[in-house]
Amino acid sequence: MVTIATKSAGRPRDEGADRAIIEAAQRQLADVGFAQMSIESVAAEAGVTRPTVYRRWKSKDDLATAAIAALQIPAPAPEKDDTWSAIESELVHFRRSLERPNGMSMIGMVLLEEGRMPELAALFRRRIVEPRRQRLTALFRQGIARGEIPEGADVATAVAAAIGTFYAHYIATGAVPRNWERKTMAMLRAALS
Amino acid sequence: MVTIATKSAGRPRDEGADRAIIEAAQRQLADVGFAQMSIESVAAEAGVTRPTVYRRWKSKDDLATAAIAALQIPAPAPEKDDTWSAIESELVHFRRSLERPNGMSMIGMVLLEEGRMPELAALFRRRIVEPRRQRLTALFRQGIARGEIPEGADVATAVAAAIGTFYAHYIATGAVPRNWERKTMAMLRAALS
DNA sequence: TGTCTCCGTTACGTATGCGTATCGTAATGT
DNA sequence: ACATTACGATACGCATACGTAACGGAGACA
Repeated sequence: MVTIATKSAGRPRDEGADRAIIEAAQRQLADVGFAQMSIESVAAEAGVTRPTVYRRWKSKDDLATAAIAALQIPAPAPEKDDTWSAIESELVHFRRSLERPNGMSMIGMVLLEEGRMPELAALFRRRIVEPRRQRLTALFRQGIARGEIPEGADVATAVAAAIGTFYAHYIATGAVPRNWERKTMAMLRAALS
Repeated sequence: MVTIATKSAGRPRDEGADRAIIEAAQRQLADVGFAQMSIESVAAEAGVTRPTVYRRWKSKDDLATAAIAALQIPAPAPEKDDTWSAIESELVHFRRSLERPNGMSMIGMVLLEEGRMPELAALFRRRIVEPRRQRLTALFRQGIARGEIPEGADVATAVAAAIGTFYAHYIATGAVPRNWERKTMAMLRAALS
């Protein structure tokens, strides 16, 4: 849904409301998922009434899609010289973004609602998951180019293992060990000797 | 919820209905999640009416809990002499159980509904996730005991990596590479040399 | 001032779903 | 046969939520 800024006369849209609504929708998607998210509660959380939401997005699906599309990739890891420490800081960043309350809920929502709203899942993957994968893949390749990682290394599997250990720990126990980054890094180094 | 079989007189419970209801509930939990699951649709799918469901379980929460509790761990991997091939067949089994339609949806449901129904998530972990982790952990330890894996190996991280690569691939792309087991095994062997 | 559009308030109609109740009928044990 | 219990069919009250409509007031521009 594209909100076209009509330059016609009349009272202008409250742009603060736009952001407030989107942010409330993002929170609720992560907290309770798409099914449990209600326009009413989103509007209330944004300090707005229901019709105001419908003036901007024409349905609940539309709002959810806009909320996912507006998800910001908060901060790409700053580049460092050492490939391995760059990978580690990427993992730290990954952990921070997922360890917030309900950080994993959004992923659960995507997995669950995938059958019902495939576009929503695809959008989430494109916006959130893929960029990180790309960054990690680039780092491993850089390591190969610099000779820090052997030539024939399986980069895709290494990337999957790097973030997969987090998923596995969380799914199994609901938490991730404090020294997760270190242990995962150690395993990767051993595998890519 | 424990359905105590009263031996009193009267028409006996249709035990086929019990199973049909539970199975329908399991399917719906995986298909659409707890929030979207309705007693009405479960009853319909089980060829039963709503009151019949409520005669057995006193609420929707109760039914969902029973459905999760009744999830069968289908077949533990048959023991083999070679530790590594035992691990591999465990991975194959893991893949098969999750690659069915909506196989990952149940995990999404748990992640999403964790905040709302912690007992349900805990039950799922205890019944489904933990047993596999235990089996894999035991296999790695067996490998250490037999000298096939070095003494100080980080078993917990290895287990997390073994199944974590599956999660990572699926979350990122909605699918898992055909040769996932081989590549993951190769990485594990390299890491635990 | 006039005209436009947004906003909040309130209300409406519709749909869905939970949990309960009633009633006639079917299936058991005594 | 009789009491007892489960079953299907149907309905009810209640709550939630979607999406729309009508109204008066507020903010902008000409």
